[in-house]
Amino acid sequence: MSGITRTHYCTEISAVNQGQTVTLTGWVDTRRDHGGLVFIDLRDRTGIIQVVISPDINPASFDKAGEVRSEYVLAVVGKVSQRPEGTVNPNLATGEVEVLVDEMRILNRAKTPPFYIEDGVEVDENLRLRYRYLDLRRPEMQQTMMLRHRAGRSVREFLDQHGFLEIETPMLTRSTPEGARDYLVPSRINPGRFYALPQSPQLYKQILMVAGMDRYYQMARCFRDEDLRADRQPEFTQIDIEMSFVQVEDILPLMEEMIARLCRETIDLEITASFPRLTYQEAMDRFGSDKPDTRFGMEIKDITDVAAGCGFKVFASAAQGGGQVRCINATGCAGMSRKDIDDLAKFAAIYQAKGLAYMIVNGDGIKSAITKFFNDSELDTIRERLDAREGDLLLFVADKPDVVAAALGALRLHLAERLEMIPKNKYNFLWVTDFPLFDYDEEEKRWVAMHHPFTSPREEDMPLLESDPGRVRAQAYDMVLNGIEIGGGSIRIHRREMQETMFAALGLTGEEAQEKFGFMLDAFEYGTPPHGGIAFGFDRLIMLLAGRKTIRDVIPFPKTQSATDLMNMAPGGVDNRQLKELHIKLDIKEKK
RNA sequence: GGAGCUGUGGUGUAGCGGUCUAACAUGCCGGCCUGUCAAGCCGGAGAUCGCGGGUUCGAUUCCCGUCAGCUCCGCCA
Repeated sequence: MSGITRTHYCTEISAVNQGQTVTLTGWVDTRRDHGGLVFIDLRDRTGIIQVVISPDINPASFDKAGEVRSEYVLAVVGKVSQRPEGTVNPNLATGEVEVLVDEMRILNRAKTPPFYIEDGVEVDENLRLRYRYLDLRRPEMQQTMMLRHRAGRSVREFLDQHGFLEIETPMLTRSTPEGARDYLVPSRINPGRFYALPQSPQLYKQILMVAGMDRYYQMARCFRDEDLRADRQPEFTQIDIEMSFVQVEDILPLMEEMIARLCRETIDLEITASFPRLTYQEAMDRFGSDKPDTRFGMEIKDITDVAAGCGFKVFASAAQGGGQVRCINATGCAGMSRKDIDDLAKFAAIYQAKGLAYMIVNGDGIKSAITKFFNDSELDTIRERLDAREGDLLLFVADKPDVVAAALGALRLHLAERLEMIPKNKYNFLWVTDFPLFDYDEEEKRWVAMHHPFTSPREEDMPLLESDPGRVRAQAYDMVLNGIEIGGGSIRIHRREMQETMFAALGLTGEEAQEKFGFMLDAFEYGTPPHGGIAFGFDRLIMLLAGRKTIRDVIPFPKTQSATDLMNMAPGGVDNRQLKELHIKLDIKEKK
C-alpha cells in the first residue's frame, strides 16, 4: 500500500467528481475482458463502481489487468469520467460514471471462491458457514451488519437521551437454579467449582437498581445451553434495560417510543407508537399463542358449549371433561383433497392433537362425517360463529386447552403461509400482558416461574399466591412483532418477604433460597426501590427488520443446529495439561 | 430424546433399477475480441453420485444404518 491512500469509497463517486483523480480500493466483483479493453467492477462495503483499464491510458496497468481474477484485491488510481453516451448503466448507483485507470496495483490475489459473492445465493449452509468470511462479503450480509450497527446506535442514543447508564456486568457469574441450562466455565484457582456464563444479567441489573443507578442498559451477550432453532442461538444479544421507581405504564410507552425510533432510523419505517395490547388469556383464546401474529385473521373460535351436548363422543367427552372444542375456518379450502386434510391432521399431531375433525361448507350446507351428530340449529351456531360461507373448510380440535391452543395456533400459521394470507411489509407490533406468574411442570410436579422468579405478581392476585398459584397473574409483558417474541419484561419483586414467598411457591427451601440467592435477599433489606425492566432479543429484532428468516443471517459468526462453528470447528478438544490444571477428568461413553 | 426434509463436477440443479461411458447452467482454464456491465464467440479440463452395509444378474436410483446441514416437537426462568 505504500504511496497509496484511498480517497473515496466506491459509491462515493458520482458525476460531481468528474475530472478528479481518485484512488479506490476493493475487490474484483466481475471482470469483463474485451481483449483490447478491460472493465472491472470494483466492490467495497459501500457497493460497486466500474473501472476501465485501457492500453491508451497506461499499458503497464493494462497488462496487469489481464491476470486479474474475481476477488483479487486492488488499488486503482484514475480519473473520474462521465460514461460515453449510451453506456450508462441505470442498474448501478454509480452507473453514470467510471474511473479511467492510470495506476493499478494488485494488493493480493485470490483463489476462486467456492460460491458466488452475490445476493440471493442458494448455497448449502455448510459452505456459507465454513467460508463465513466470503459469505459476509456478499452485499446483503454487509448491509445487514450495517443495519445491525445502526440499530445498536439508535438504541444507545435513545437510552442515553432518556438518562440510562450503559453498565457492564460480569460474564463469569454463578449458576442459578431454574431456567435454561448454563454454559459452565471451570475455575482453575478453585478446583471443582464453576462459573456460569450469564443466561441474562437479570440479578446484576436488579442489584444495580438497589445500588441507586436508577436507569441501566446494556447490549448484553447471553448464553443458554439449549437446543437451537431458526430464531435461537446458544449465544445471543439482548438490549437489557432496567428502571427504578416505575410501573408497567411507565415502561411500555417508553419502549414503544424506542422501538418506533429504531424502525425509523434503520429501515425508514413509521409505526404508531402505541401498540395494541392483548392479555395472555385473550391471545391464547383468539390465536392459540402467547405471541400472536395478527397480520391476518383466521382466529380461533370456541364451540365447547355446542359440542358438550352433541352426539359425537370425541367432542362431547372433551367438552364435559374440562377440555375444549375449538376450530378455525380455513376460508376457501373446501376443495382440499382427503390427503391434504390428512396431512393437516398429521401436522396437528405434532402438537399432541389426537385428531382433526373437519366440515366442508358447500352449496347444500355442511358436508362431513360428523355432521350427523349435530342438529340444524347447532350447525347454524357453528356456521355463524366461524362466519362460514360456501367453499370454506372448518377444522376442529377437541382436547385439553393447552393442546387445543398449540395445535390450532400452529395450524392457523401453517395455513396462512400456505394460502399466502400474510401480507408483506406489514409490521404488527403488540404487547401481551398479564401472563400467569406460574406454569405447572408435569414432570417435576411443581410450579415453575413462567417469566422468572423475580417477577412481581399483580397486587390484587397476591392473596392467591399460596391458595391458588395457577390463577396468579404476573406484572409481566412481552413485545411481539409479526408472531415473534422480540422482548419481555416485568415489574420485579423488591421486598424480601415477597421474594421469599415466591421462592417457597417454587418449592425452594429457606436454606436453598439463602444459598443461591442470599445476596439478593440481603440486598432487598437495604432499601430497594420498586423497579422493573425489559430485555429485547436484539438478533431477532434485526432479523425482522432485515426481512430474514433466521437469526443466523444477522449474526456474523453463528453456530449450526448442533451448536458448532463450522469455520473454526468449535467446540474443540483441549489437551490433557489444560484439563489437569482445571482438575477435570473426562467420562465419555463410547458410542458402539 | 423424537419427527421430517436435503446431500450428484467448484457452485446450483436434472437423472429415481439397465443407452449413465452421468446431462444442463454457471464457474474454472486456454484462444479471439476497444464499450461491456450476468459481455460475447470458439475450444478444453473437471463427479469413484455424503459415507458404510444390504437387496439385485445389475444401484446415483430400492432398503437399512451412519454422518452433515436445515425445519419442527420436547427443551428454551
